[in-house]
Amino acid sequence: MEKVRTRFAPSPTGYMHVGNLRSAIFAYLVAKHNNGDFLLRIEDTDQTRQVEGAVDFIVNTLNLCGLTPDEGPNHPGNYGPYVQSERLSIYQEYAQKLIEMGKAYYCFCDEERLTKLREKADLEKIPFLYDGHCKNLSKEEIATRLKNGEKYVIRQAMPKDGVSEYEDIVYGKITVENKLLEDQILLKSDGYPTYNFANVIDDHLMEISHVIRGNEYLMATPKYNHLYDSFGWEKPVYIHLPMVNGGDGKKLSKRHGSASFMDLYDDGYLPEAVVNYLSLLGWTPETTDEVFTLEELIKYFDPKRINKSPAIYDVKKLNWINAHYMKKLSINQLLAITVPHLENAYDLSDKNKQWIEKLVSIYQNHISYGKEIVDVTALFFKDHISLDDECRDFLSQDGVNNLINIFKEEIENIKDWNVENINQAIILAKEKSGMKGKMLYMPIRIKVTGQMHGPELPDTIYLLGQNIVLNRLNK
RNA sequence: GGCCCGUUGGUGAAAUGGUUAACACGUUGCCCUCUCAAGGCAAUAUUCAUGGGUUCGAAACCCAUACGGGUCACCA
Repeated sequence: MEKVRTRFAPSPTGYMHVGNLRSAIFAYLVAKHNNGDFLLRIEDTDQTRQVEGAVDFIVNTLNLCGLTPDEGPNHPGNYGPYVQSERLSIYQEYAQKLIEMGKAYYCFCDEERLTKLREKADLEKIPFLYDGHCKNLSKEEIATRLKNGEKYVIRQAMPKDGVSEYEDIVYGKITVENKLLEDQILLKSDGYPTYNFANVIDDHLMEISHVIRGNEYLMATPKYNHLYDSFGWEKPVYIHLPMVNGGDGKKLSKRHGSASFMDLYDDGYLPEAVVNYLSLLGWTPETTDEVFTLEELIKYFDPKRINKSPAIYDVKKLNWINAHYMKKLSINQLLAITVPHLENAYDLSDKNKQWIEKLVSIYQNHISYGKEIVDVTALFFKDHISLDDECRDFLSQDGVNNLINIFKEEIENIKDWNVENINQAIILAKEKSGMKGKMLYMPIRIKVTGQMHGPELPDTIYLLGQNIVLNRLNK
């Protein structure tokens, strides 16, 4: 069997939507499951949409996710260049071959004529297809118009009768009537190829064996197959992926939560968790497990188990998986994804490393992504705490004032401020006040934190520091 | 509008003709616990968009209808 080679071929827009990332993941998984190669190819054939730094952005995202390409703009291989704008002469050469074979033709139709045709089709409520106006121009006419410097595009000569069929791994047999296939533009008037052309040329030249892409290409694929056939090339295996939608079944957008990988990353989501979650969008493993490392995904991934129906991007489930990964983090890893958010929100200049470590670690299983550390730790950084009615009611119970006074003394008496001594102070307060259980802890917790819930009380008190604790007990 | 694809619980989703329709998220309850989170346990679809048909038997096969999405660019 030939070597399996897949590719991720984004256009450099400077933005990586989770749906795009998912395509990259699936392409990577198919390659690696078969010990194959995964390549990155930049499809920058639209000159009007160039974005500065977009290639680095894509490369960074893939690297962060562990989806390092074997070949690509930053990973030279034997099939380069891997940026389409650097391959222009190749496309021109193959377009010429097509013309010689009668499988493509020059078209001089201008915008104006095309627009008119489109409007007419619109009025008649029939789908617009280019009418082949320039298909049968004589060699002489073409030569003179070319010599006159007229603008032209090159169109693919599509068969008009019969049907085209192909087999897709996830959607099965796809049949499209040939009369519905447009003589699509292969080479634009600016000399750049369209996606429709470059994609086929490159996939063949780069020996891509499996084409993995969104299902918006499902119906266009027969056109690409005709290109392969014209050249006598072997066609790749097609794996079209279901769309990724938001919870309302509509196209994914900002209002469905962070739909861009970098937004998630910036919020302190873990790339491996995101990859894990995205791998489950439209695919289910044979087992009932859902938590997988990249290595496990490589091992278990089977494109035959990809769904046809659209996948729904569900932030709740992402949060669950991310929280699951967060619990297993080492302290240093945890610091790495939380501290930047703390620094951003609070003044940490008077806190030492141990203090921050302790703070972050007691909240490790309270948060599902890094940025959540900010809200949850607010009580350590604000000067005033305000009590709600429930807290006030609790404090108004008999014996509470006595308990607080006793506890305050015990806190005052602590010489060496550590968790063990704080624990000891609580125990002494318990003995001296006669309060226990909830009536012991809760009044202290409320006085000190202003809340009826939170992590272990001694840890919390330790982190607040002796002065603040005494201050709050005095109020 | 033409063409293509889809439709299983609050959500994702398994099961590709044969006992009580997996599993997970969420939700609710219980346990643990000062509390919250985590963790453990339990509950949560007389039913697979609707209507016909095929079959001894259908969520699964066929046909129609409805709804949702995709596609019809010198964008990818």
